Amino acid sequence: MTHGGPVASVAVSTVIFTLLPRSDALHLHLPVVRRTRDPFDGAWALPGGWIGADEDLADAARRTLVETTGLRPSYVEQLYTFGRADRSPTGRVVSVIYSALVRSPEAARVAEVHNVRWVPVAEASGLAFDHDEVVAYALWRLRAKVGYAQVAVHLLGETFSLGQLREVHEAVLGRELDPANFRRRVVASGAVEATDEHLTGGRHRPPRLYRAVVPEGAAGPFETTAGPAA
Amino acid sequence: MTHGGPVASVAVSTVIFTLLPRSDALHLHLPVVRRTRDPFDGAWALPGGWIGADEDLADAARRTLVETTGLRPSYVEQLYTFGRADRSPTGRVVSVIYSALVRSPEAARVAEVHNVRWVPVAEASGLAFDHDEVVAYALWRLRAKVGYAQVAVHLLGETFSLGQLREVHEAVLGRELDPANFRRRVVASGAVEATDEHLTGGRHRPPRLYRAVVPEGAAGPFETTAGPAA
DNA sequence: AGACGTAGTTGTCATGGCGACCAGAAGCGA
DNA sequence: TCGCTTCTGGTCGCCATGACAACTACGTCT
Repeated sequence: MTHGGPVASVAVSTVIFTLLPRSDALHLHLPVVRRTRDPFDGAWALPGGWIGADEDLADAARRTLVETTGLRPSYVEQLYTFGRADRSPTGRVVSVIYSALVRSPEAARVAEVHNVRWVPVAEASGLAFDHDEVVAYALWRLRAKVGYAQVAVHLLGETFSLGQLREVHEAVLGRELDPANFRRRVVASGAVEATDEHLTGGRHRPPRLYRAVVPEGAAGPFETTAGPAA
Repeated sequence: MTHGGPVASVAVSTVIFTLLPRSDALHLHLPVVRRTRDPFDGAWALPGGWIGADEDLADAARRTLVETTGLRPSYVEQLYTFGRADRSPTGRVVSVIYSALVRSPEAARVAEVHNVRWVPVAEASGLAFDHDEVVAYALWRLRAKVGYAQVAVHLLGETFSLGQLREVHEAVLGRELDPANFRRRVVASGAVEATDEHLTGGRHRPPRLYRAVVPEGAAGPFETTAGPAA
């Protein structure tokens, strides 16, 4: 009946999305890490690691992210927990998967780190463990969430034009959006507020800059949003 | 860096919803179990237990559910994983929470079990650990999900009238729905298909019986739906 | 048997969100 | 100055949804 006692190792892994320019437009990318030991030695996998003895799960996700890739995400959210008994040949492992977003400038830092590679989401396959499925699920959920929650702002800076925000949505959804309709939808939702600033230096009419509105009483009580990198 | 090794006990707990008549209409209830040891000895808590060494997480949820309440759910879905380091005074515990639905006839079996009590969701408070929050989150998610997925059918039998299905939705959402509009929405969604049968024996016009349509390519790849109780 | 009450079912209409598309505004570069 | 591009606001039509009226079909009551 009652089992009790430590029976499993608990690990966290994170699917991190960011936007990187590719050919003409921005595309969603995620970092993968080359494994340096069994199982799946040499294969690419999601960054992650074991939880510390006195460490919260989300903290462990952030820490392992920094250790393996150097990235500090602007948004972290729990995705799913995997616990199939046969997941790993080296003993019982329960993996808590997190989903995260990083801003593009932060993403550039990874270039210096060895054994880490950015891959476009469309080409992310052949990963270790069941990470292919995990990525597919995280992507599905991000696309769904972008429709009703303002998660996209975590891929941008403090202020942004609605054109930039639209670019982000287009990259996440993988299709183009009508600028006029997008503007109406976003403004009406109250998720952004206009500033008095305009973005100058562009080649055409300078767009007004907007700022994200704090969500207030959000949906799920357990979403964790990290502050910007210190 | 690498910690490794078993550092945590992994438990599962389940929020189970069912419909029970209360005063005039159906109301959402959930079972709580009286704890018989520390921590929180004597307090009411969600049913759960430790995972087995070779047991999948969802299987552990079903097993502990049977052991503590005798219930076999018709629908099981992973909800969230809690892992705050200070959750339990007796050592590091990571709790994977599941959400489940049971049909009303099955729910009646619990009456025979000691130390288990049905409480209306509106009165579920003062539970052990952080279970109050867990229940609130599960309820929020069930209400959200009933809007876009046909989870409500898992609270009914093989066939049902649209009036019965509407009652379920009303009980979950806590408000009345227009019968005509509800019918159109559900039929148009393709989530149910009409049978040739009609429900006789009622006091009024016999309603047509419907059957739930299998969801086919569902949303999340990791939703687990249990078969009906054997 | 016939009237009546109630839930099931169909129909109508107004509203609002959203996509397609048009048009003016505003800056830069040639 | 002209032309190009993007920003920004406007119009139109479609469709989903909610409010509500009306009809149907059965059990029940007299």
